[in-house]
Amino acid sequence: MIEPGEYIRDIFTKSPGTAVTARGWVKTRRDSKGVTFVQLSDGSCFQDLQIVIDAGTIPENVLREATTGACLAVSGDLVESPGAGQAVELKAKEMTVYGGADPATYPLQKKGHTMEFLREIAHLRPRSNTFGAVFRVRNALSFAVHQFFQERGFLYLHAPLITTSDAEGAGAMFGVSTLDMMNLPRTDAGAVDFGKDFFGKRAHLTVSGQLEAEIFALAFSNVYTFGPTFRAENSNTPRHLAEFWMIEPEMAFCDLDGDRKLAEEFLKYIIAYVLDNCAADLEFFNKRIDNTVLSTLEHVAASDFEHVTYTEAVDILLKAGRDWEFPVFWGCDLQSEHERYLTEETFKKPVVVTDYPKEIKAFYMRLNDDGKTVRAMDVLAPRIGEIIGGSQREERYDVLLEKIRTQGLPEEAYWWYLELRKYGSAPHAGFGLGLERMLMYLTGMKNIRDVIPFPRTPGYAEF
RNA sequence: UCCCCGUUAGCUCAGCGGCAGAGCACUCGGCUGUUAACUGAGGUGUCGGUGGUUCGAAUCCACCACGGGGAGCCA
Repeated sequence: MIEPGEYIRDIFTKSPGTAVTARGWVKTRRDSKGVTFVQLSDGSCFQDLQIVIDAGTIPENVLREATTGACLAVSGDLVESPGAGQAVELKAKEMTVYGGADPATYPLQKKGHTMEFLREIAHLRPRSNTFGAVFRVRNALSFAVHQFFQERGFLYLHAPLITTSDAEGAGAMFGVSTLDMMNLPRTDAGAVDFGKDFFGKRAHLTVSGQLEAEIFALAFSNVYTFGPTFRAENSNTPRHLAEFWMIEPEMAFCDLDGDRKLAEEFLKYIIAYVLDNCAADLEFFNKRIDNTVLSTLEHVAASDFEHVTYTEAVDILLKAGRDWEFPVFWGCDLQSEHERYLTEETFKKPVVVTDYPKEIKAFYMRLNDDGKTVRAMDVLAPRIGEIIGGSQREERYDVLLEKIRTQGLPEEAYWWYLELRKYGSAPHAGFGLGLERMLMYLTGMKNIRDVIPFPRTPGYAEF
């Protein structure tokens, strides 16, 4: 095992003259007559360690195996590098090859590959520059999420992944069953008898931890969930996954203004964290993936988000003098083209839109005094559209019950959700952030399948 | 799910009715403290699949599969 202080990122901080051992995988190799250069990476940082092997130092049969893709341990002295690309390099004295890699068949080349090709070799793509950077940023982002909420005293809640609650309604759900599909038990009426299933009733993978988070917010005040979420929607876009990670804070004693301010503070915090801790990776994204990433992130971290109500947003869109593919009117749902116009053209930064018509938002969102709008918010970001969706929740028992009834929802399924309003109810609010959407924003990566280790999409669940 | 576009060497692509091509990778060699090194030579194919049109199909048509972009649904 590589111990703390021994990663390649640590080796770069040591003084020339220090004896070190580096372990990792060969990115590339260049041969000269008297000297061989090997670029070695252990994934700990963007920069590879340059290994310099003077002819004759390492036995021929060992050195021959140290080709692109091979796994090595190299011991020697850290020295100042006369070359331009790095301050220090490792002058090899000893080398062990753990595993070779036949150059004729190893698929990762020195030159660039398409993201589509790399996706087909998901077992090797983490060794590439791009995916090394993606997954280091993903790691840093996840840490920043916990640090942000923990610093503020939020309780980390593990919402269940399997649910028998029929109440979430955030999208199509994957069924969870151990029934023999070739021989399904039937009720007298001929329907599948889920009473004979593992849980004694129909079970699904969760589409959101929000309702469970509300339960905990009404006991621990400030809580958050951070875990995988599943949607069985047949969505084939660069922004959707069937399995993705979501962060859902829920705060008691909080209204929509508090919710919106927390969302802004949260986004700025995690952006600043990644800017501070993944500088080399972000520079790479800025250079090779999207040359607007750094300036956008720095801008967003430093500036105040715009805030408009839905009604104001509709006014802006009506005055835009555009031929919208989807007509704009008060009561319409904002389409991609509208969201993009607001965030990319009108304001050129993240925009929070609040107070949507109740008809186009979920039943649990708190009704405003006008009786027409609800305390909902969407945070829209340039390039990727909606990144956060949230709301103040309806905490009034009678109003919530009425909403459930008028929307024709199964009242019995919500018995515990209603009881939260019956016993010690409190104003509360929360929001949801898709981790992968945020990563796309941070890295400039164009396809959500390339910011999660092993993407699951309709028709695809390899690796 | 809908609308467009694509699928040819390991990779990226050209060829668009008449001999299957290039660059890179790879192998062997030259040169060189190199940085996606440079350089000479060499091998590389079920032209996504199945049917059809045609004297002849990588090329035209149909269907299917897969990939990309856009839309819807959403995070």
